Amino acid sequence: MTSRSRESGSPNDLGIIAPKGAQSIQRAALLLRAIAGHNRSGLRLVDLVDISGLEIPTAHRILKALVAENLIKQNLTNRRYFLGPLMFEAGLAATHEFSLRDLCQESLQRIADRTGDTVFLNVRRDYEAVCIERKDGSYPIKVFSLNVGDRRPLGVGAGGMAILSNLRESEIFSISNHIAALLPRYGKLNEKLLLSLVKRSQERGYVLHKVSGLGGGKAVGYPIRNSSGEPFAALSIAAITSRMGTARCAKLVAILRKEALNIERIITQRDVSKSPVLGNRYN
Amino acid sequence: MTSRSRESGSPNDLGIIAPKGAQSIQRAALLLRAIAGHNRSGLRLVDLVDISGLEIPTAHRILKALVAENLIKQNLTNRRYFLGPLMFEAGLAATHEFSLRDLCQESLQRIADRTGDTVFLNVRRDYEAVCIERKDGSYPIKVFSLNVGDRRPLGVGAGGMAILSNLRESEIFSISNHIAALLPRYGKLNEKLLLSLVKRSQERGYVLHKVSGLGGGKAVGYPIRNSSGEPFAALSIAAITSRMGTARCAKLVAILRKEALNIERIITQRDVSKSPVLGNRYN
DNA sequence: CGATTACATTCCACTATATGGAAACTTACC
DNA sequence: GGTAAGTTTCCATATAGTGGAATGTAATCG
Repeated sequence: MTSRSRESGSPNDLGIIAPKGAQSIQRAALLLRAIAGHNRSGLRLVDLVDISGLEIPTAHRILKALVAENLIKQNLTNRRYFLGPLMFEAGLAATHEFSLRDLCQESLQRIADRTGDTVFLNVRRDYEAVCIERKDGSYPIKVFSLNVGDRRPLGVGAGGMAILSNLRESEIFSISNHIAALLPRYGKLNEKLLLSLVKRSQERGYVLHKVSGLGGGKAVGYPIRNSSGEPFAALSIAAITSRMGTARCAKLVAILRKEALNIERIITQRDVSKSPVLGNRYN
Repeated sequence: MTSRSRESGSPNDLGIIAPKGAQSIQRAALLLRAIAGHNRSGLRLVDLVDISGLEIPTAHRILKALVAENLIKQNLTNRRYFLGPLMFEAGLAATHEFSLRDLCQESLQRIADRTGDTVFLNVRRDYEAVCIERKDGSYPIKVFSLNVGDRRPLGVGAGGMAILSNLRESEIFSISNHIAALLPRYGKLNEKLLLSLVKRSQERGYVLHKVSGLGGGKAVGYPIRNSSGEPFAALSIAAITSRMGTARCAKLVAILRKEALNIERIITQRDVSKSPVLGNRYN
């Protein structure tokens, strides 16, 4: 339907240049990201067609190629696609370069211990927020709204909203415009509603979201900024609504803020001490 | 095994079908694997051209596309390519599916503790052996011939040779033929020499290899078999030559054999108890 | 249980996309 | 400052990728 806006070689609003002569790689990566973002349930061909906007035969052919390369695999009983062994192995190879997750371990554990609820560490990746770590507390009713590796458009979850709502106005519009088409997949979300949630979060100074999906659940989110002040990641806590009264929320936010600042301090120190080997250090 | 192979792409003999209409994805994956296999040093464009056999502009264009998709990144001071953040994040998402590494932790630790040397866990992936875990012992002179994530043609290292030399004759020839062109990159290896090393390993019942590269070092390797008896992974130990006399090697092999059997037992148990959700369970 | 629907896969004619030779550009190295 | 090694861009060409349509297959229903 909506033909992909692919001006050859022209930069889009986030400085991400779509190169010419790489259509199929772009498409393959699109499918790969979609699968990576739903890897515990896997995705069917139709799902991937829906998400990607590709034609059925095109998606199918690319998926077949990705399977042949071990980048994904297909469960032959339910036809669903999952990440493949090569992805796992390459992930191991890449681990040492991406240290944010490691650096946050103690913070996350402290939060989980202190609150009893489930904590998430999200990082921004272009228009998405990726969950890269989760720790659950001791409270017996868990709200596992996200699995490690899950990807959602920025602003959909509490963590993503914490990032989005702390960006520059112009970037917020650019992003919300970019992800608009995907929002209806999440609750009855749309661009207008998203922007109003952004505004509310900005006024409040933190994020308080209903957890989309079944049952009652709420989540609070707080951003983590890099040395330039840009929010590039976020902490969030999810719990059942009954544990998310106004007073307790304030307490949770205070804990998140404290640990976020803590992480920012650690990162800044390392940034200074460590030679800048590669472009962006923590993502 | 109906292989309907057109002239494009080489029809290979391992049942891995090269799909039609996916040339560029195949090539992208080739580059991705190469980078994943050398991710601590990174690779330059020329290296990748050399390894892949692609034309320079073709490789360059594909790499640019992969960078744009966050699958790889380029260090702009030395132009080298490394795995990108998406690869790391997807690796996290995939982790829960690939449990071999976890299952082997105790075994590897025991070996490292008992020997004081460096232990490696390798798994077979088509024509390559991938190092998915490493544990170093207490002995102060370390032989880190491999980093986690490194990939080499089957048979090049002790682990890979332990796998290769335990495969069916026909498969050995098929593989050695396939990787022949890549062998000169590793010491002064070639197909003939490789096959003679296979024979020697088969006669000995285990692998004893010189570690290619600088300085003196040797490694012993032993295969891990799945419930069908196929060697799909391997354990190996590397140390300086002076620690690799005949007597000690025999001792090391005994330790490896014991732990390999141990791992095989664990895997078989899980294979039985666990429902076969996805195709191949441990890789 | 045969009909209907949802989803997956294959076919193939067409053309937009990827290709690679050549050349320009940008460092690195005497 | 001149040569070489490596990187990046250009562009005419044909080949690899595309997608509409048809076929195959597995669930769902009346």
